[in-house]
Amino acid sequence: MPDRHTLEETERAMKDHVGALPLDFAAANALSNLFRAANAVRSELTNRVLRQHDMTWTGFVVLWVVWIWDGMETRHVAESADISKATLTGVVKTLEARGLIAREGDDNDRRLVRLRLTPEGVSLMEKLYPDFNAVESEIIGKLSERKVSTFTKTLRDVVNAVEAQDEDDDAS
Amino acid sequence: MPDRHTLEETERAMKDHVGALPLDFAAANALSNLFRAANAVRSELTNRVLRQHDMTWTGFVVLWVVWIWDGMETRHVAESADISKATLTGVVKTLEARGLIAREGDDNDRRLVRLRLTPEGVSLMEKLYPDFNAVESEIIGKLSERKVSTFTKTLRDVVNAVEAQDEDDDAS
DNA sequence: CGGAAAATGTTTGGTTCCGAACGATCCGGC
DNA sequence: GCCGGATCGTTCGGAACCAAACATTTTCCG
Repeated sequence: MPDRHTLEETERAMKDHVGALPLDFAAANALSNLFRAANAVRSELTNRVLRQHDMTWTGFVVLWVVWIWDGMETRHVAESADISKATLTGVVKTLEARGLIAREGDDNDRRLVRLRLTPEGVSLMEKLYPDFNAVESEIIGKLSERKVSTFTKTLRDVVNAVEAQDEDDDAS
Repeated sequence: MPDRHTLEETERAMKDHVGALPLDFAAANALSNLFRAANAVRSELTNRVLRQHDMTWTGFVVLWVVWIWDGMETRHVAESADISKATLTGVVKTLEARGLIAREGDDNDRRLVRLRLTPEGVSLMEKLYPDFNAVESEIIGKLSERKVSTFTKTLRDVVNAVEAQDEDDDAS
């Protein structure tokens, strides 16, 4: 157990602090577990797979995106990796210094920068990704196929709920 | 859609790169959506609730834990907030400088440091948390009660799967 | 008692992280 | 052509993030 208190204890302690206000405890509990799960999986994969290759989580994600979509423009890489353009600039600088990735200008539109893996980057990913996916499979494999499907669908529902809300904000 | 490619396109592109190796695509997809959902919810809550109070995600989480469990020792706060002790030291320094939290030594064991909210910290949380929970409720509220329950349970399963794996590693 | 081992929070060094401001480039209408 | 607005990647400043090394304090055991 990651925390030292049961759900019931936490719920009681919360009620003591917020008083009579109506709270959606189920929502808080669901999202709390969402973050806990994401953190747990992320550190498991970092410690068991990425660390041996001196690779950070974000560095790996960026490498993976560029591996799959060779020559992708930076802003799309940032979007796919779920990080800001500013963060990507720094991460690419790190990966470039290690000889794993290369920046490449676009002649038609000179504002653009395209990213490609170097041969070293490719061979690292060919070695690294199967290990990475094996651990992913090990973690998820304890759930039934049906549960995985439902789980994935609900996660997408959550993403869609957030994005729909953002669009409402834009319109108002 | 956060990325520019469909699941099918991505799957095909992956297979082109990993070749004949057997991959657990369902696991990769499930976990990819886990991170996407966690990131989406986190930035939504940060932008819509925390930003107005100039509060970071981690700062809020630490404040919340200490609010609920007054006088908790730092290592337990770090564990509950899912951050390292080193990170907590820095975050507490920031919150302390803003007069929201206070550090307090323990006379019985002088290695320990206990954390408490200042009156300003308490009044901030009393104002902030209901707003925070309202947005949480808005996001999760689009799912049926039954779905939320299943979802939460599966998230816990994932956490347990990771922790069980860690214990196996310890034993070996 | 006394000294080795364990536990606690902090410091150090280096990366990630983001919003905002910025220069460079492209596109639109005139 | 040309200039005002949009778009692109980078820079800047400040915070978060962690592993490893560290100093301090406590505990354990002979």
